[in-house]
Amino acid sequence: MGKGGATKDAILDRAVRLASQVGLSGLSIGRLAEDLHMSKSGLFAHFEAKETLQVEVLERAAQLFVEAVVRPALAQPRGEPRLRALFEHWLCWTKTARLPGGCLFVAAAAELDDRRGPVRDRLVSLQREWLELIANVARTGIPLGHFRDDLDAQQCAHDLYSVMLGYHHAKRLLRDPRAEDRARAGFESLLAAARRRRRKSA
Amino acid sequence: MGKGGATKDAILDRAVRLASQVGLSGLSIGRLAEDLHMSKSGLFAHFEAKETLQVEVLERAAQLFVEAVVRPALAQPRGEPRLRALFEHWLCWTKTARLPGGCLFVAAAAELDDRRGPVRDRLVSLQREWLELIANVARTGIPLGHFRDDLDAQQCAHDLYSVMLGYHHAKRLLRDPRAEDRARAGFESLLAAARRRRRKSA
DNA sequence: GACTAAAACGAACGTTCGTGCTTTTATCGA
DNA sequence: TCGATAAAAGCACGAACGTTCGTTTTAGTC
Repeated sequence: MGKGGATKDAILDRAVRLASQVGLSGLSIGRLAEDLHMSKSGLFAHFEAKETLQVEVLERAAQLFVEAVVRPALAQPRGEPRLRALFEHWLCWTKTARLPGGCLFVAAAAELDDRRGPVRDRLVSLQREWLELIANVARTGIPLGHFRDDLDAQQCAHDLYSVMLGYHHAKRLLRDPRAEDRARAGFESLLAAARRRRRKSA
Repeated sequence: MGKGGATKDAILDRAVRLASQVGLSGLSIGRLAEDLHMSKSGLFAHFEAKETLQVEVLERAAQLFVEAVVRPALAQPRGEPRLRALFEHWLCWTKTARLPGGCLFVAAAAELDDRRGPVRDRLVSLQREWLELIANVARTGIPLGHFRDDLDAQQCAHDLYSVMLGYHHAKRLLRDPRAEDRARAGFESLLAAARRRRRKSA
């Protein structure tokens, strides 16, 4: 990697952190350049447009997420332990990845949810992949006897995501010191429901 | 209400809808004035600063929310029916209030979660009030025998909020046609857990 | 119809935004 | 060491931002 690549790397690194605080559209090239002691034009030359920068920021964030959450979880035994590891690492991934503004994806989801274009498209596909991964981990727990036979793995993934969204809201907006406990309680309820055989069907 | 009041009313009406799409900081006075066929300055004169406009938008949104969700729920019998009504009206409140960009509070929560100032402060207090109201409705169900004695009403409110955040994410970002079903399933699990006596304590 | 106060306007302020051009500086193989 | 090439800077652009100003239109009262 030449000097240009290294600079671009540094730019994206800073950009991810900045975007976690101010969002993808709040992310401004001028501010970013200032933070890095660069000129706007010198920084801009690494991207053909701001939209490209935004997409690459998402890409980089996904990379960090895989490293901080997915990889260590895959090192755990399949089924419940792996799902639990996913949850635990997910809980502290903004700490691991040093994102001062909380989860970038949550911020991006809120601001892109009714825009259109490549940035939104990329975010959606990333989120779908992530939900599918969770569902797969859950599904794997069924033949292992960790979870009941008729578990709806996609619903399970969705519910886990909901727990995390609630955690993020309580922690970052409300500054609730019990946020983590609340999330853990939610996760345990989820697990309990996933284990319990023959629940009432609607 | 004089003419000025009526105009301000129209401004806020439009502002709430616009903010639901572009967020509170994406809300621009120029754009808003254009939409209303007004001059920027004429519109601006109704507020002493943009921040004031933002706070008043929150205030108006809260008003709409009470009308669309809280009031009709309070018309239902206490306990579970009322909690259920809360949930059902919450599910479709963006439709009721004609917010084209989804829940304004969700958008605002994401963009204000690490800013500071009066806008954030107001949002936080509104959210706390809302969570407290949910918790109260849940708590009322205990002596009525709808819910178990040791139900943690605050956790219950938090969990319900999580379900709604998950719904919003699935519906608006992922455009998941099963979003509503997922939310309902989550809510029913919540109710089931709230009813069940003597769950394992951690 | 004249006087007043409220309401809306049009123009401009200084910034910041994203994005192009042109020029300078740094890097590296021959 | 030199020349080719890549990277960063400098400068400027048009547009949009929130905000302020002085003026004009409108509404209401005598």
